[in-house]
Amino acid sequence: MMRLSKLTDYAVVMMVHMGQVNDLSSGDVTFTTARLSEDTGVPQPTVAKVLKGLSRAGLLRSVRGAQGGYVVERTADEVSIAEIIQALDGPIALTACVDGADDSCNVENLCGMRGNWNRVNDAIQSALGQVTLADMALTPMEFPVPDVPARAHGQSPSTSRGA
Amino acid sequence: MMRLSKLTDYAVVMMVHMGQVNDLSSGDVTFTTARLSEDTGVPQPTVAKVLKGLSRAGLLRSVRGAQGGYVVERTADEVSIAEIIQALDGPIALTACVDGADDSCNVENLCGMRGNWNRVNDAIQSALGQVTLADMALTPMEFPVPDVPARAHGQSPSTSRGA
DNA sequence: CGAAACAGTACCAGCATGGTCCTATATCTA
DNA sequence: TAGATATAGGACCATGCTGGTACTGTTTCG
Ligand code: FES
Ligand code: FES
Repeated sequence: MMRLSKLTDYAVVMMVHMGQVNDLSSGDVTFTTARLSEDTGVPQPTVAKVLKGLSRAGLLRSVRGAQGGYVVERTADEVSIAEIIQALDGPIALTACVDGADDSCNVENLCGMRGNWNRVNDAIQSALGQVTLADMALTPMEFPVPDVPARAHGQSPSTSRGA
Repeated sequence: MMRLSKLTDYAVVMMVHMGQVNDLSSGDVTFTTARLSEDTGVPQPTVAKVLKGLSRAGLLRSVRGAQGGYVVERTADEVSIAEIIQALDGPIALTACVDGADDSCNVENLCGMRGNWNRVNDAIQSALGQVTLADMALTPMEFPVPDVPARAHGQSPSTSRGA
C-alpha cells in the first residue's frame, strides 16, 4: 500500500540520471528514449510513456525530429519529487474525500472528519515537495531529512485539541 | 495514486467512531460488526474484514461468542493513523526499493539513490504517525497540522549538495 | 444444546497498472 | 525533395490487486 506507481519510480530515476549527465556535460543534453532505455534498463516504450508524461507536465522540453529527444532545463534542485509524482500519477489524494479526488467517499455523510484528511494529505505533499532531485542524487549520509518530526504523537504541541 | 485503500479509510472512520462512542459512554463499549455496519453504512462482511485486520494488529480486542464484539482499549490519542494503515495495508513502502518492501526495484543496480527513498518514506511515515485518531475527530479548524514545512524546496538547508 | 458473534479462508468480479504497438507529425541530413 | 530519425498521441491487452461475498469453524452466553 501507499505505493507510488512504478512509472513514477522510473520517472524519478530518469530525472536524476539526466540531471547528473547534464551536470557532467555542463550543458543541456538531449536524451533520446533509446539512450535512456539503455541507461536505465527500462524498456524503451515504457521510457517513452514516462517521458511523454513528464514533458506534458512541463518538467521536460521535447524536441521532435531527427537529433531530437528530451531536454531538462530546470536544475536538479528546482524539481521536487512531488512534482514528478503529480506529473504521472495525478494529484496526490490519499483518500476519496480529499479535495483533488474525483469520486467522493462512501461514508462521507456519516463521517465527521471530512476536512481532516486534507490536512494529512497536505502534510505528505509538503514532505514530498521538500525533497528535490538533487537530494535524491546525494549519498544517503548527506540527505537533508525532510522535516516532519517536531512532535511525537503522544504529546500535544500547541495547536492540538488544547483549545 | 498515492491512494490508501478503501479498507483503510473505513478502518479510520470506524476507529474514530468507536472512540467517540466510547467517550460518550465513558467505558469500553463492545461493538458488533452489525452495529458498526449500521453506523457507518459499510456492508457488514466488509466491516468484519476490516475489524479482523485491526484486531490482528492489536488495535482492537476481540470478544468471541454471544455478546461478543470488538473493544477499543487505547484512547483515541494513543492511536496514530499510521498504525491503522500498517495494520491493513502492510508496511508503508513508497517504492519497491524501500526496506519493508518484498520485491526489489528493477533498476536497483543502476540507480544511485537506493537509500534515499527510505528517508522520504520515513518522513511520510512520521507525518502519518503524528496524526492521531483524536486529531481526526476534531473539527478541521483545530487540527494540529502535522509538521512538515520548515524548508521550501528552493533553498539549500545545510546538508544539501553543498559538500 | 442452540443462538450469537468472531476467525479464517477461499472465491470472484471489477478496475487500475503497466507494458506494447501503431499511426501521425516534426525535424534534420543527404 | 526524399528519407531517416525521433517524439506525440492514442488504442490495446494482460496481469495483478482491490474489495466485496460466502462458507465453514470456533468460542461464548443463556
Ligand atoms: S473518510 Fe471519507 S468522508 Fe470521512
Ligand atoms: S529507485 Fe529503486 S533502487 Fe533506486
